Parts: sequence; C-alpha cells; structure tokens
Amino acid sequence: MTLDHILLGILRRPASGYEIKQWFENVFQHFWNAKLSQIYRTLKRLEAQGYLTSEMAPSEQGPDKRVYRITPAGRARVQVWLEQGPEVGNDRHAYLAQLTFLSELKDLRKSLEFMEQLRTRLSQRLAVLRGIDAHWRAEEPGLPDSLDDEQFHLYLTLQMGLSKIGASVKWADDSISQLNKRLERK
Amino acid sequence: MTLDHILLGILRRPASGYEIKQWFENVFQHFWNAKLSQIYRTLKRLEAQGYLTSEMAPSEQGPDKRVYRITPAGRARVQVWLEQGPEVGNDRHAYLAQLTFLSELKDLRKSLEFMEQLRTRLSQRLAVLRGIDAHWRAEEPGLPDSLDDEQFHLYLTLQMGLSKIGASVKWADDSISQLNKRLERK
DNA sequence: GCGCACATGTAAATCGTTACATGATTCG
DNA sequence: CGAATCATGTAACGATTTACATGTGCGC
Repeated sequence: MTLDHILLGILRRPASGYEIKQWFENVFQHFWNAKLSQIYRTLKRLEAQGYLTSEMAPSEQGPDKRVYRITPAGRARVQVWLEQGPEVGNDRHAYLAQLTFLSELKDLRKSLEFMEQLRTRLSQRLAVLRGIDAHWRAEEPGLPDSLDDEQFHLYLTLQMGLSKIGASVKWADDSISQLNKRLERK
Repeated sequence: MTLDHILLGILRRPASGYEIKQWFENVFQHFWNAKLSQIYRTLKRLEAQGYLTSEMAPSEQGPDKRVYRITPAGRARVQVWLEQGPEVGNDRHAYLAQLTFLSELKDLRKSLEFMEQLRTRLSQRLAVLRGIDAHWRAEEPGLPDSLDDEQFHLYLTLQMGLSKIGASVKWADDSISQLNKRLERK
C-alpha cells in the first residue's frame, strides 16, 4: 500500500498523474518507480475512497489535465504513515540471486564477466546520482545548511542513494579482484 | 519471473517447498523474500510447465513431504538466466519515501526520532549479517581462498549485504548528526 | 497435553508490468 | 510535416500478500 502513501505525499501540492510521474523520474528514481498506468489507476481508486478530489484544468503546455487535490482524510492517512516509524526490509536484488547460482556455470570467467557488467551498470547509476548532487551543489553553495527543511529531507534521501550505490560499486570492485585472484590460482 | 529462476536455482539439489523456504530465510534473507504460499503455488506451476517433477517422500522430522527435482528443461532455463547478464534496478525503499515527506510534520524532532528508529533497525540487520559472517570465519579460517566455488559465490553475496547495510548505517549516523545541527541552529 | 517445528496447500485481494489505444501542442 | 513532449486512460496477465485451513511428530 505504500504507493498510496507516496501519491498522497506528493499531492500535498495539487498535481496531475503525468506530473506525479515526473516526481518518480526526478526524485524517487533511485528507490522507487511506478508506471503511469499504475499511477492513473491508483489515483482513481484513491479518489473513490475519498482521499482525493479532482477536476479538469487547462495545461500550460499541451492538452487539458486532471488535477488531483488531497482531502482531509488523505492528509490524515499520510500523517499516520509518517508517524508509524520506518518500514524496513524488502530489498529485492535479482542480480544477487543470479550471482548465487552463477557457480552452476562452473566457469569463473563467466562469473567475472558477470561482475564486470554489473560493475558497469552500478557505476552508471552512481554517475547519474553524482550528477544530480553536483547540480545541487552548484546551485546551493552553502549545502546543506542553506536548504529549507523540505529540500533538506530530499537531500538526505539523495545522500542515501549515493552512499548505497557507492558501497555497491566498491563491493563489485572487490569481488572482481577476488575473482581474479581465484582464477590465477588455477 | 525471477522467483521462477530462484526456485529452479535452489533445486539444483532436490528439495521440498518447506526446505526452499529455509533458503529464503537463511541465505536470501538480505535481498529476497518469498512467502510459503507463493512458493507452493509457483512450484506447482513450474511442474505443470515441465521444469520440475515431484514425488512424496518421508521426512526425517515430521510428516511426508513433496520433493521436487529439476528437469533438463529446467536446467536449461536457469542457464539462460545466468548467461543473460545482471538484472539491475528495482530497489524499493519505503522508508526513503517516508523520509521525503517527513518534512510535512514540520517538526525536526520527529524526523530525528524517525532516523534514530531507522538507525536501530538497520543496525540490527547489520548485526545479523555480521553474525553470519563471524560464524563463517570461525569455521573457515582461510577465507575466502579455502572456499569451494559454490560457497565463494554465496560469500560474495553476503559481502554485498554487509557492505550495503554498513553504508546505510553510516548514512543514518550522518543524517542524525546533520539533523542535530539543524535543530541547534533554531 | 501443549507448544513448536515440520509440512502442504487454497482463496481473495491487491500490486505491478506490458500491451493497447488515443489525442493535443510545440518546436524545428 | 514529423518528432518529442504532454496528456489520459483500459485490458490482460502475472506477481505478491494476507487470511484461511489442515494436519504430523517430537520434546517437555
């Protein structure tokens, strides 16, 4: 049900489904994603349940859009979610599952190749986050003190992405060098 | 469809649904989880699709169990999955979503409290992984060189967990100290 | 006898992805 | 006039969770 809460959270300021999708792409990119089709469906349900209202409005750029607004019931739901403490614990990493069984190929060179590909992909994601960070630092020299509280919270989530993906890349490097050692021993 | 592949991967050695669940709890704990109900249903489908066969067998401890065995078609499917390169990119962290909107409470002490709870939970997970690591080191002094290739791959996934959760705890500490600074400034 | 670990499933509901379907506006 | 971006949705399918439902074997 977390998608519900995220949509309600974004709608602390009115927005359309399409605009909400931008949030996922710009802000949540490194820790959550939702397809437009799912967003539209969920907004509709949330409105039927009384957490949102909506109305058509002209767009500055393009066709009319349906703008959603949160109701008091919606605000209350976000509040409960925020006060209930952190939800930890459903990471899902398909590549770690693959790595577990990669020994089945009985060929360490294949494992090495896999890890090198993985390292590349992880570095690319790291580069994206670093770009966002750099952009932010360029615009706000006094970081993080100069940020208002809302931006500061956003900034903390970005730091998390940076620190986690940074650790992953280090791990990949380390694994690659251990694999190389193992290959030399044979 | 990754669950399919994981089940087939585990079944490189015959096992029952209940035993597979132990794998998720012991080995995959830090990066994947599946409920028993889902495992049973998926095994059934995989058998119908010809990737598995099964037969009832007596248990050492408890009632009879249904033991699944992988077929050549199943092995081929795992092979394809392993050779296709790493699947990266759907981390989902509910707590980062919560943190994003925590500014709505307009009370940095609430944010601080949240981060402290989060830090506690993350440390607990780290402690579990460290325990597994310590146990491993105690039994295998020459780590990682003394491991066979299968264990070595497993060991790499554990290192990943250690490194990622370690980074998360560091990030939480850092965030807490930044929040404290911010609180003092007011 | 009670509780725990062992063992297997079904049903209902929701979540999430992929494919399909349509159309307006803007910029080059 | 074509491509990109803006904009909204439906349908079908598969993945996942939660609740329900049942029963064995062992140790205290």
